[in-house]
Amino acid sequence: MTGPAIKSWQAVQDEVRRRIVRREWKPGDFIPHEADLAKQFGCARATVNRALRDLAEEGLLDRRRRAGTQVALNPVRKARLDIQVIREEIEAKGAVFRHTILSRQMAEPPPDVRARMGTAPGQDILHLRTLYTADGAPYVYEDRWINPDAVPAVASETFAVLSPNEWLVRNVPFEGGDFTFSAITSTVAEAGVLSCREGQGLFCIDRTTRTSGVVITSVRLVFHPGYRMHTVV
Amino acid sequence: MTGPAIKSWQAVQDEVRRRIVRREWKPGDFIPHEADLAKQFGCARATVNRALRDLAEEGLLDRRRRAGTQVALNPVRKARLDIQVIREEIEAKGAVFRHTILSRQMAEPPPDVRARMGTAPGQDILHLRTLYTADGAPYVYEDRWINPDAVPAVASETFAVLSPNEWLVRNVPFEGGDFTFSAITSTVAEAGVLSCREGQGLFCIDRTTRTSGVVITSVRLVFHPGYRMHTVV
DNA sequence: GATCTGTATATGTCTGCACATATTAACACG
DNA sequence: CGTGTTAATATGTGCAGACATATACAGATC
Repeated sequence: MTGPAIKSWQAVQDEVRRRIVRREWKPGDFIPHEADLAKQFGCARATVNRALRDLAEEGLLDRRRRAGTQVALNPVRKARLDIQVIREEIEAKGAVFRHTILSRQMAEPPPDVRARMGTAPGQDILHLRTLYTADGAPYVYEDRWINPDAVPAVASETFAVLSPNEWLVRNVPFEGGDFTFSAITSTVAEAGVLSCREGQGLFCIDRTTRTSGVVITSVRLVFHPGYRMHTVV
Repeated sequence: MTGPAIKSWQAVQDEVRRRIVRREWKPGDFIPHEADLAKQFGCARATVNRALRDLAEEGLLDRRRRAGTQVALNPVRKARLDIQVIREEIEAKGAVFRHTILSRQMAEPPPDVRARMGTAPGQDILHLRTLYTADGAPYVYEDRWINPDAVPAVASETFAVLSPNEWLVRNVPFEGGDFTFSAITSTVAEAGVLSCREGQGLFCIDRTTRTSGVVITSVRLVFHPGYRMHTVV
């Protein structure tokens, strides 16, 4: 330990990050082990551990028991997307949010949705088509399928007050799911709903939500032309 | 503490998550404080802290000093995207990766890029257009601008061995940046490079990378039709 | 040489304690 | 009554020590 003691885990993290960025520790290098660093920095091993653990989670370090800690060769940047309720996203931009239920019926989902949701052929589930607007302009078109077995309460819900999106978040316990982001070429129907040209490229999120293995809902969000999803690393 | 002791932070986290999902603790409710939970679970407070801290980071809990911990009303799902080097993404699919430099020249970037990179009007910087292929099929088209002031070594680099993407990751220390995901409607040029129809919707990532405030590179990736970016929460 | 096994080692986690810090609630005071 | 001060409290962080666990490496065995 030459300089002043680096005692907080944040300070340790900053210092380690600095050494990596300055190439004092190069990609692939093994860095000193925790006990060493703790002595260098004049802090406890737990503090070093906290700092390095976070950096490993970030993808900047690779850690293996017994082997040690090395600077990642190809740091996979882990971009964090905050997926919030659509209403909040729109209102955060200072626009007026509104949602309109375009259709609501029981139907058999198409094969791809059936596969994702694991429903039987011929089984009808709830199908909702909703348009969300910002200051009256179409913002996103939602095509959603809901498993009524997992959410019996949907049967008597009109989604007049809360949008399907927000109603589900509030009323259904959910644990996880998966997201797929893609671009689609708009069909006539989508162009009509979002009032844009047919054949326009549109940003699209497919999302399936589960709780303890049971699929609750599967939804496709098709955004208005020019929509951008942004994140800072 | 009624049942068996819950001593690992994972177990504590699972149990808390279970209580939230089962609505034993409802959105907005304050949950018992750390010391209480530690006594209930028969473990140390630090263990409970670790578990709850992670859940808060995930967006499932809101924590404030003195006030306590409450279940989040609108849990913002934090999807984590792993952005890896394109070569690895392609090879992970079992395909053969190849990259081709389409063009390489010094030029003045268009206004939007100039704004992102903060270069002066009239100032020329390095412009690279690269095609990445998987098993010979166009995978992604990269339109990249590099700031030679921040990366002097690019002047003598042909990118024959390592692609611009990978070369930069390996050779330039970088700290952060921002990502924008969107859908574009392909122009004739893009359609030609990616050998798809004009007017097709294409998935697009704009990415700007910085180190200590200085912009290193700004890049647009335009993916082949049908490309999907996937993540599990 | 190939394979199995044991051991040393670095990270992973837990504990009990202490103090720091933010924030609320109660209280005193003009 | 409003305002500023103070105390109480829940989370945030740090420390030293201990044990758990994965695993690279060496040495034993076939």
